[in-house]
Amino acid sequence: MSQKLNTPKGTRDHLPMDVRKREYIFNAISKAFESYGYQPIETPSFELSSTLMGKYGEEGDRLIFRILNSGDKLKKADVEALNNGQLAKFAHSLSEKALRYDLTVPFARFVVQHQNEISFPFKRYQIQPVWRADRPQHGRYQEFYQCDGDVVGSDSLRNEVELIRIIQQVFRFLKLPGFTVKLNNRKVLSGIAQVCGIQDELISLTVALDKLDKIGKEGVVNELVSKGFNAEVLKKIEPLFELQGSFNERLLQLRDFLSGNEMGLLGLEELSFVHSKLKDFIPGKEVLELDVTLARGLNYYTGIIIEVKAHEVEMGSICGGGRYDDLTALFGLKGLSGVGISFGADRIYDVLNSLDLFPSQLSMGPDILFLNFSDTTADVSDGWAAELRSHGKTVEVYPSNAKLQKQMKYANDRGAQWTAFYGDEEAANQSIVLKNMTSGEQKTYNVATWISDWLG
RNA sequence: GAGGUUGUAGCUCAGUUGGUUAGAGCGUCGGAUUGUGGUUCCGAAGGUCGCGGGUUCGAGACCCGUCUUCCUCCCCA
Repeated sequence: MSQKLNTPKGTRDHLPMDVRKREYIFNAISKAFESYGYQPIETPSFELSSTLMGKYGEEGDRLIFRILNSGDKLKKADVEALNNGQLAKFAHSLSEKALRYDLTVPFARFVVQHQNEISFPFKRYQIQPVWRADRPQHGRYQEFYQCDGDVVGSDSLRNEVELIRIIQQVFRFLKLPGFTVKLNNRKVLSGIAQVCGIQDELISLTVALDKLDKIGKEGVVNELVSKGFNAEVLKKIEPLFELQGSFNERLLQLRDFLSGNEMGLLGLEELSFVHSKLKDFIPGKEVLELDVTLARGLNYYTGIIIEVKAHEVEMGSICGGGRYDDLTALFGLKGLSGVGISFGADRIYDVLNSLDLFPSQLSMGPDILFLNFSDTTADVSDGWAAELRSHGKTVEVYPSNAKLQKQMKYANDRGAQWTAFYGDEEAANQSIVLKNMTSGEQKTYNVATWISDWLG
């Protein structure tokens, strides 16, 4: 090796076992979506910059990977803007395309573009990688898979309920020891801001509140003070830190807090409805929690917002989503409400790995490996292999007449369940030897009947 | 975007205040064993010390830059 090799920052290779594990997760998610009638779609890895920019807030825009123009298009670079220090304008002139940052915005574009080819309410799911120019950290990558499901064209809260049931189904299937679905509502957050008379600082407030479980009440207060919130406002929001008890008890406390505020109370009604439809959560294991500090950064959410955390492991949220009323309006189609969730496959992978929840069968190699003793016997093995494959078995024939020791080691490393010995000796007396690689036991069969005997 | 941290064999890591030819374990390959793996024994191969520059008689070690790793912010899946 003449050079130190590495994948780019924040990306990873996936060995066969990793891919199997990830497929296991994808399968759980797509099965759940399919069972509720969601249909799969795909969109391109990259979009026009104009489609993505400005949809995720300033912070999000900064994290979008841009694709450099090539060839003659590069000549259109706005050097004047560069000289004037207008870096954003200069960057824009260099790049007309960008890697997708999530699957929701491209989906909104998709819906508007194909509105005459799909029928509403449209339910789709999509499993594809997304890219963010973020600094890598625990559970954060620059390339990762999102598994999204959205419903557009229906403002019924039954969609929210359905999506939470899908979350439940996925994590039950994956045998998570427990998870908490946190719910909040942007309308409630807006109501809180209105009650406090700080509508314009809504985002500062929610960003600070969002950190409550991390930096505590004191930390939040400090941050709010440094953001310029006065003592009167701080006093007003005080009760929000003290919310306690069950979902319904918290609802009651918030009703007090928001009394008289139409927007906020509507938000609470919505949360109450969703909660009332989800009665089969297993206590302690599957928790539905009302959390006013849940904000979620994406600023296109307008209604209920959802975030899921796994129990018994330190990891950021493994699924998130919410309702967005105007996303397609950004692309010229008004009056189409949508709601969606996004599973973070790579984080779920990390969770399952650290809790050792992947089924052991995933690591199994071929059911049977035919050892290779000569071209003529390998040809016969090929025939048997084809027959076994038609019975649904995974079969390999070792490609060359290597030393037996080497072939056995390969079988062992691959996790082969059985090895088959068919060489000149066996050919001479019309037999074949099957060896169980776990127990080490060997058994001799008659070539005429061995397949049905062994399958039997 | 801010601050810190890391990089030596395929992998995990030693490497003394700067001083000859950079080491170990695991893995790989070969042999003990010419038709039997996962245990054992013997042997071998494998390194531009992340990359570029600098200081020095001399740099894996010190300095600067850069890329990368992991972490704390910011933000998020």
